[in-house]
Amino acid sequence: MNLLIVEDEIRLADALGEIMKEQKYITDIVYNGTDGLYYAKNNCYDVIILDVMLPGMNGFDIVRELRASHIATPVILLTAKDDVRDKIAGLDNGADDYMTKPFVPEELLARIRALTRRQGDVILEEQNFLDLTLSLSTCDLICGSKSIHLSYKEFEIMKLLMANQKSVLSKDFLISKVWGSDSNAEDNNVEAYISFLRKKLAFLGSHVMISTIRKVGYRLEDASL
Amino acid sequence: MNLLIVEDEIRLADALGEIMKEQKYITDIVYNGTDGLYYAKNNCYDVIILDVMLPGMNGFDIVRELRASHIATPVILLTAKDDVRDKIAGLDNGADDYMTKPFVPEELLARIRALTRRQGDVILEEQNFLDLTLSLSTCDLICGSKSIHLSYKEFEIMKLLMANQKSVLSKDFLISKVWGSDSNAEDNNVEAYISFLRKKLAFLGSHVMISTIRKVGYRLEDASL
DNA sequence: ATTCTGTTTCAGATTCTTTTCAGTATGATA
DNA sequence: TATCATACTGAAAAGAATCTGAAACAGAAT
Repeated sequence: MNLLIVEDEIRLADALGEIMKEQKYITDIVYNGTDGLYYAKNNCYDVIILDVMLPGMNGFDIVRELRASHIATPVILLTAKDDVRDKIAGLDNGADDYMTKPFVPEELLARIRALTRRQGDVILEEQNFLDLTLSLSTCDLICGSKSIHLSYKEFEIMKLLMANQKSVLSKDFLISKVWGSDSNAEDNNVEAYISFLRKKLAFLGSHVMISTIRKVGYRLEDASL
Repeated sequence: MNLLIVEDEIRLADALGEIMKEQKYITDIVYNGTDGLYYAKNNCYDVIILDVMLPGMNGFDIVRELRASHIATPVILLTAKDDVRDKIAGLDNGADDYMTKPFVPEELLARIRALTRRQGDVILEEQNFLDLTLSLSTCDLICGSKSIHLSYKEFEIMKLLMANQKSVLSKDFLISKVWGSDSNAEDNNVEAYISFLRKKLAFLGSHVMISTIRKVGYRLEDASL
C-alpha cells in the first residue's frame, strides 16, 4: 500500500513515516503544500494524509484542487484546531476524514484501514454490490448462504459490472475487455453470457439484477427498487 | 438518499430524524440493536448511523454481522465514550467513521456527505431543464420522485431540446440530427415522437412543456408561466 | 475414448421501438 | 366563417434488438 504524508512539522512527519513503515506501507513524505499537490497529482496513492496548516498551500486548497482534477484518492486531514466549522469545511471540500492533533497513531492507522477497505479494486480479494460478493480469487459469486461458481467469461463480465456499478457498459466495451478488442465476438455472445449470469443471480436469490438499456448496454441495479 | 438511524436515546434519535428530514433524506429510525440489524440487512441504505451502546445488540456486533453478510453500506458509529481503543475497534470491525457524543449535527451531516460522495464516484452525466433531469447514461427522464425510460430516438430528441433551451428546433434539424441527414424520415415522424415525449412529460407531472411554433419548430418552455 | 466444462452458434420467441396511416384538431388567411 | 395547410394522436403494422433453450463444438481432465 502506498501513502503520501504532507506535514510541515518534520518530527511528526518522520514519526508517522516510521509508523507506516512498521505497517509495511510504502510512504512518501513531503513538507509543504506545493510539493504535496505535485506528488498527489503525479503518483498513485491509496491514501493521502494531509496537514491543514501548511506553508505554500493549505490542506483545504489541495483537496479541492485534487477533486477538481478528478483524483479520488482518499484524504485524511490533520489539524491542530478542533473547530467543528473547520471539520465541516474540510469534509465538504472533498476530504474523507478528519483528525485533530494530538492523536493516537493507532487511530490514524484504523482510519486508514477503514478508508482503504472500501476502495479496493486493486488489492482487494472481493468485489461487492448490495447483497452480492464476487470472490476474485475463486471466481465464486456469493449471496447470503448460497454461492455458485462462475466460468472465466462470466466472471470477467460480472467483475466489470461490479467495478462500474453506476455506469452502463456497452456490448462493445464488454467485448473489448473480455474477448479482446481484436476479437470477432458478436453481440449475441454478450447476450448469451448476460443470460447465464441472470440465471445464476436468480439461483442465488439476489436483490441484484442486470438491467438492459436498449441500444446502450447493461448495468447492475437493485431489483427491489 | 436513504438513511438508517439506530439509537436508543429516543430524543436524540428523533432529533436526528428531524435534521435528516430537513436535508430531504429519507430516514428509518429504530431504537434497539436487534431491529437495527434486521433493518440494515433487509433494506438498501446509503448510510447507517449506529449507536454503540444499544439494548439488544451493540453497534460493534451489528457492523461485524453486516460485513460478514457482505453488506458494504457505509456505517458511522456514535458513542458517548471517547476512548481511542473503542474507536479503533469500531473501525476495524468494519465501520467507516466514528463520532463521539456530544457532537454538532453539522459535522455528522458533513461526514455523511463525505461517505456518500465516495460511493457514487462515477460522476453521472446529466442534462437539466427546470424540474427535469435527463440521465445521459441510462436514457431516463426524471422529475421529482418519478422517472421514465426514453427510447433511443425519444432520448436524442429530448437531449437536443434540452441542450438548446432557448432556440426553436426545426423538424428538418431534428431529422438531420436524429435520423441522419440522408434519411427519408418525414415530418410526421418527428411529430409522432414529440407526441410520445409530451405523454411522458405529462406522466412525470413536469412543469416543462414542448411548445409548437407553427411552421418553425419546437422548443421547451415552462408551462407554469 | 469418454466425460466434463466452458464456449459458441443458431433459431424461435419475446419485447420494445419505430414507422405508418387515418382521422381529428388547430390555426392562419381570405 | 369557410377553407386550407399544418400539426396532433391513437392504433396497428413493421422492424429491431434482445433473450434464451438447445445443440454443436473445443479443449482439458479422467
